[in-house]
Amino acid sequence: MSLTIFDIAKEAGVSTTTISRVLAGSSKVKNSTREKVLRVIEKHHYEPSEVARNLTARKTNTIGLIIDEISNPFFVDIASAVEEILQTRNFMLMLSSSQWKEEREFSIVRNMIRQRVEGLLIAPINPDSPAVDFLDKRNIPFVLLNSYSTKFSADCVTTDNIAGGYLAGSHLVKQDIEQLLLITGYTHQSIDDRVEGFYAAVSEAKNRSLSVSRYENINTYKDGYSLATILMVRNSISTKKSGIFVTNDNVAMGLLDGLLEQRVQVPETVQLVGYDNIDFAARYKIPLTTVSQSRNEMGKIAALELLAKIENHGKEQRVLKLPPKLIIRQSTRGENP
Amino acid sequence: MSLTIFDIAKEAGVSTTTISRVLAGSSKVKNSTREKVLRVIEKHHYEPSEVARNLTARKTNTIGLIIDEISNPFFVDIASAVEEILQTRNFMLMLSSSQWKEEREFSIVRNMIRQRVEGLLIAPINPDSPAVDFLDKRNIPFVLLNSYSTKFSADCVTTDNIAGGYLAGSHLVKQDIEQLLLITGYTHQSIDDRVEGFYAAVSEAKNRSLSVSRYENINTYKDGYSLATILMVRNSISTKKSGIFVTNDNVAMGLLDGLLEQRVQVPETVQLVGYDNIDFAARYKIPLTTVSQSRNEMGKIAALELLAKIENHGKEQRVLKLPPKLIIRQSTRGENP
DNA sequence: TTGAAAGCGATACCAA
DNA sequence: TTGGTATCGCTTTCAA
Repeated sequence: MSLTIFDIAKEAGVSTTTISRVLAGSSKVKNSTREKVLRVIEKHHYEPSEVARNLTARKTNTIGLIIDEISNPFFVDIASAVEEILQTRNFMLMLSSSQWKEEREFSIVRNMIRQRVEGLLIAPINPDSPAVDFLDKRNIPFVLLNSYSTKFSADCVTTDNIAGGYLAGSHLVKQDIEQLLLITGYTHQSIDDRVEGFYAAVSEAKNRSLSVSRYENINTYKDGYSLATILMVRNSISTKKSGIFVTNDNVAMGLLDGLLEQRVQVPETVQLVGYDNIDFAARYKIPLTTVSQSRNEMGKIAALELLAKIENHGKEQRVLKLPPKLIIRQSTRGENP
Repeated sequence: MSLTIFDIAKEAGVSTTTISRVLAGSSKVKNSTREKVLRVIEKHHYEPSEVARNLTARKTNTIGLIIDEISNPFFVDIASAVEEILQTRNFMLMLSSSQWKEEREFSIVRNMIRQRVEGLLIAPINPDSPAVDFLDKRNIPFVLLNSYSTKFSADCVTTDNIAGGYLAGSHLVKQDIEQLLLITGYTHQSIDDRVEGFYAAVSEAKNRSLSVSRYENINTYKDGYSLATILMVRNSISTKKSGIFVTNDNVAMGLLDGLLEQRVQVPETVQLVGYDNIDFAARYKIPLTTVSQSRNEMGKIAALELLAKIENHGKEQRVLKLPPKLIIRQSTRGENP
């Protein structure tokens, strides 16, 4: 295996303490000694073991990031921002994905605790999942991403999804439409909040009474695509002016493609609002009106928050809900404010 | 801090050895003892330190993944596949990005070696970068992603980019065109290979002599977009039938949008081939003909390869260049074979 | 300016 | 079936 500090000490004819001092850049080493030691170190490309160091120091300079799936575009921006911050602070990043399975999420958390990560950034499947409960029980600093807990006093950084749903809803009710449709996917706190905000906007539009039909469990691009024909039959959307809120851009694009395929006029007959403002939303066939979250900022803030908690143990709880923004494009007819 | 095996031993009234045995699931522990120990462990939510374990075991069950940038879509599929494999083998993933800076890449490699990762998956900025040289000097198992070394005997998993460029080139020369354009971005081995393959296809088309104009350093969607007007002036692409190979889908989409903006007919006048087959290529305004790489498979194979090297030290070198595939869509006029 | 020895939190070997 | 002790590779006193 690789050399140890002991080997280097022997070859340099000094004690391990001296090697350690040189490694630490201590000034209390005679110059000639230091140079002799450095020569030996370089000769063998010796790199000290952080494993051993971590054991002595009782810290690892590592944090864990747990997300649902790596291919979730949401994750990419978060992770990117997080990693950028960590590099400036000399922290390492341990990454794992829960694949939407609570047992897996839980086991990852336990694993990371065993690895003695100094803190955890987690986008939980559910803010009351056993994993979060476990973290809460232990004294590990952690920050929730894209969720907030009503049960634990957990720090979190997320978007104000109620406000986001409200933005989508109030934009649509202002349009010239006869009915509203709400399309949702996987159950998740963030989605529930969007729905809540959406309904709040609808019920505030007192001047008119609009029906809302909801379709649940529409999760993928393909699901969205297939939904188009169903909506034509069940909601006559090819003739009845409709406003549709899809709680996820990817699905919204599927629905949009389905609608275009069926020659439904967008935005003349159907107006569509998505959620996320993913990269391609702006350049899609019909650019998509959507609600934008600043994911990069979320990642940055969460990472900084976590590092602050790690350093400064007594930090109070912070719940941060960043304001979303409505981006009006050609899939609806409103003007950008 | 958290409890140690010693604390548990004391409270359970046994030795640390016994705790260790219970932890390891050893059968050589009396049932009543085991239960007593487990009770104490659960009571305190004790989790053994992998840091200490790693020190004794001289292995960390961790591998490192180094990529250029996390927001590179290429990375997402790779990382996703890698992580999936690692979970089945109980390995942890340490992730870091080089941001296209060789010094940063080098320092990440050193850091990961200090962390004693058992192996490294690296998409090097350059296969002859100091980082790869360093890895080669040491006895760390590593696998190159999206690159291959001509200098070291390094394992690698990549696409056969020469073949990919050739596919694009030979598809274009078969079309009814009067000139060829080649658009490239950042310098990278994989790009050079695509260019080489492209030119090989052109020179093989002996029956006709087609000029090739090359534009370099076109890196982003925006660069591609702006290039459209330049090509109109310098290469009369609005009237002269042209075949364009862009070595990257994202840039190709920029160029496509620029062309459409200028009312250039695609594919009637200009035919466009991209590279990567990113998700949106199939659903773009004009679906993009492109060369597809199986990134998911690359990640899987590379991870398995690395794990094999870790376990079975004497493994011989393997250079794997996966075959790319031409996906013909509406941005060119050819038929799908 | 240097070194000896204890300790970090586990495991492994050898005895009992 | 259990426990004592050395050990992993480093840092940190404390003395010299």
